[in-house]
Amino acid sequence: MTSTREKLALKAGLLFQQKGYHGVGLAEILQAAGAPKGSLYHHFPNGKADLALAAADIASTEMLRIIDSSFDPAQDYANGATTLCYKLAKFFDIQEGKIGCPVSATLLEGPDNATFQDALKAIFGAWIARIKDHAIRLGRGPEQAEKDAQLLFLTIQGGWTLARASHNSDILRGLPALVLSDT
Amino acid sequence: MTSTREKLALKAGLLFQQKGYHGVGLAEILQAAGAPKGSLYHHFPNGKADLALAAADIASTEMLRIIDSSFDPAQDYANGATTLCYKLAKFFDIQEGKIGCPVSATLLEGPDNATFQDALKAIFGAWIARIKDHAIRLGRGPEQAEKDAQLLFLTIQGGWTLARASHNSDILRGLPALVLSDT
Amino acid sequence: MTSTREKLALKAGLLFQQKGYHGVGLAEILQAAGAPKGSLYHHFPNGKADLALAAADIASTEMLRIIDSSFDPAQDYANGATTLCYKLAKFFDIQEGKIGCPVSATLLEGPDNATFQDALKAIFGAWIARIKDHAIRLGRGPEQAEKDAQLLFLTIQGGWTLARASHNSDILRGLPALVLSDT
Amino acid sequence: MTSTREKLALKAGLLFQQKGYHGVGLAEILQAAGAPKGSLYHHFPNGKADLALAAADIASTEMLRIIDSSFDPAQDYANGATTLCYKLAKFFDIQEGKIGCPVSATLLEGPDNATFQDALKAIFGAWIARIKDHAIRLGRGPEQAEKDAQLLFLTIQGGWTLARASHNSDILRGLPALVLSDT
DNA sequence: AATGAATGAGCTTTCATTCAT
DNA sequence: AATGAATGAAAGCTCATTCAT
Repeated sequence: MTSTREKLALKAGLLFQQKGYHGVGLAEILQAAGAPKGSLYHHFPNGKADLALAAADIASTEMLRIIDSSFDPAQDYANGATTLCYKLAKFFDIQEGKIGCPVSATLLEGPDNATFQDALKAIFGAWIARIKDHAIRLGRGPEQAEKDAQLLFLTIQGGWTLARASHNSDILRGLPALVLSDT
Repeated sequence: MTSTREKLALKAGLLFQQKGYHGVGLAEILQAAGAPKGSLYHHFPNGKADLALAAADIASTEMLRIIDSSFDPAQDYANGATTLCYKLAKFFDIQEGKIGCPVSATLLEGPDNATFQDALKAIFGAWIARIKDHAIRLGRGPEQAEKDAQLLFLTIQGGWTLARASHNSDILRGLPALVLSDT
Repeated sequence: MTSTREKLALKAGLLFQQKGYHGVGLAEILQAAGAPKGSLYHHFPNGKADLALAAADIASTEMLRIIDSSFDPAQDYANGATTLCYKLAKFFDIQEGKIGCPVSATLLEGPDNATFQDALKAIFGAWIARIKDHAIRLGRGPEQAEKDAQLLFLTIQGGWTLARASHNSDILRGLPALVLSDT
Repeated sequence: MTSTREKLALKAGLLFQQKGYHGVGLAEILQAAGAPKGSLYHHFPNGKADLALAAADIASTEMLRIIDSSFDPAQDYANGATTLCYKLAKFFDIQEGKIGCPVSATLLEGPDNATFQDALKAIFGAWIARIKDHAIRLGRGPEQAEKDAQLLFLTIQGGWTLARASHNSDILRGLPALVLSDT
């Protein structure tokens, strides 16, 4: 059972990811979620902004889950990073090449206010920290792990952009070869 | 002397870069350019879309110029890449941390049509090709140059995103250390 | 009590009848109905087109009512047709000679799409059928009734046009003499 | 050789006939005529209104020519009227059922000013007078000829409307049977 | 708790026209 | 005589939001 609230946040998240915060109207979200017109402000009193924050939160949690599920069974960092990139490529393909970073599209594209900025910074920080944790656990030194995590995050972000621009998920699958060439 | 047409495209480009295609209204662009309402569709018959394509074209040309001016005087690839990242960081600071990739914000955020997709793909391809050319000229082997160029492009794209999210241009300045650590 | 929706359709209908579909702006309709700008698309999701279809429907129903109220008390076909023409002439005078066929002005003048075409054909067919029914009831043979109805319809349509062009409602009052001269 | 002025009036006339005065923009006319943007106000100083009056004048002259060419070789009134209706039906088919009275669509649909009204009244009067002249020449008495002409005019007007509404030019071909049944 | 109605500011675009050359 | 540039008003429509129930 998914509540109306949850359904709204999920559909909104996907649409934001595809078209960016300003590229999606509430009417489209309501219709996609099959939710009645008046119900949005019941669940999200601050309207579109609340919806975006909720969607970004869900997307961030999901991303952390994907990171964990990629690195947890890995035997070394390279292996985990590769699995992660392949998983992201698969999601990309499922959405037919129309998606990029769910959080950038939702918060970075949104209105330029402190709430969004803070949430955005915190989420990206959490992703990098999580990757770093796994790197350390898998034997990388603390300094190297920090660099590993940053580099992987940056190339994934850039990879999402380039993959979308070229309609080609292999960009994402090629990231490990680019990043791990020397290890 | 800047013509009305050029002024419109320039101002539109900057605003798109800051707020994304759907985050900027034509009224805002017209006002910023000091142009009367009716003149837009004289110069850009297809309206906002034409304006975005023109703005992206200008931004792309400018980016190629920055790449050239960074690598032309460089003695090796690492030196050129570092100069490029520092230049981009400086532009970022001038715009008070509110800008990312001018082309992504304009075309990738825009309407999902073939014209935009094709222009986007071509522009990114040209940037990567230009970096690769410089890498080869500066002594990298063809294969290595291709990887160098892709990696630099991807990290710059990711760097723009993270720099904006964290309001910190040092992300961009730190890219060379991340990318060139092993060479 | 007239709802906002009904008021909008009624006022729109009158304005379309006077100026034609493309000759009337939504602002004018909204103002005439005393309705706020945003409410139109709540009641008529497809905007002006929906409004026109609703207005044409109302006008058609009203026309059928006028036909009935003209023929119901009539003792023969000629008498009913004469009453009908005089009633239409009276409406014409009330509107100061500025109106013609409410449905032609609304649907035939409107955008060239299938929905409008179908509605238009159906409405005109219903008018002719209704006149034919009365003709049969009043003793005309089936074939003659069909011709009677068609001829009356055609001359009323032409009469509206000529009456408007010459600012003279007597055109309409003269139709029976033209059509029934031989019977 | 057709001058730009003539080409403009002709194309404008056809477009008005199809979509009504307010349903056609100057840009569309200019494009259809292949005329440069600035040339319209050179040939028609009063703009769209001048263009409409010129187009209506041409259409009226053409209509008088069609009336003459239908009645001139006719042996009796019925024969001439039938030829006229068939000719109009043929024009209707050539334009794929998208046209009605060229003058109604241009002047009656246009702005509600005295110039248009006067021109409209004069043109329709001339058409009826011309039909009447032929009727007299072909042996109808003066009073009967007046009625004949009015009735034919009215049914043609109504016929144009119904033919357009039902996408069926046979409406026009059936007019003589309706009008001449008793003579 | 939940929702259809209502709202006015804003959107992109097209309009008929005027102007400078 | 002829025309591309320029113009502001108005077009139809969508927006995120508030309200009454």
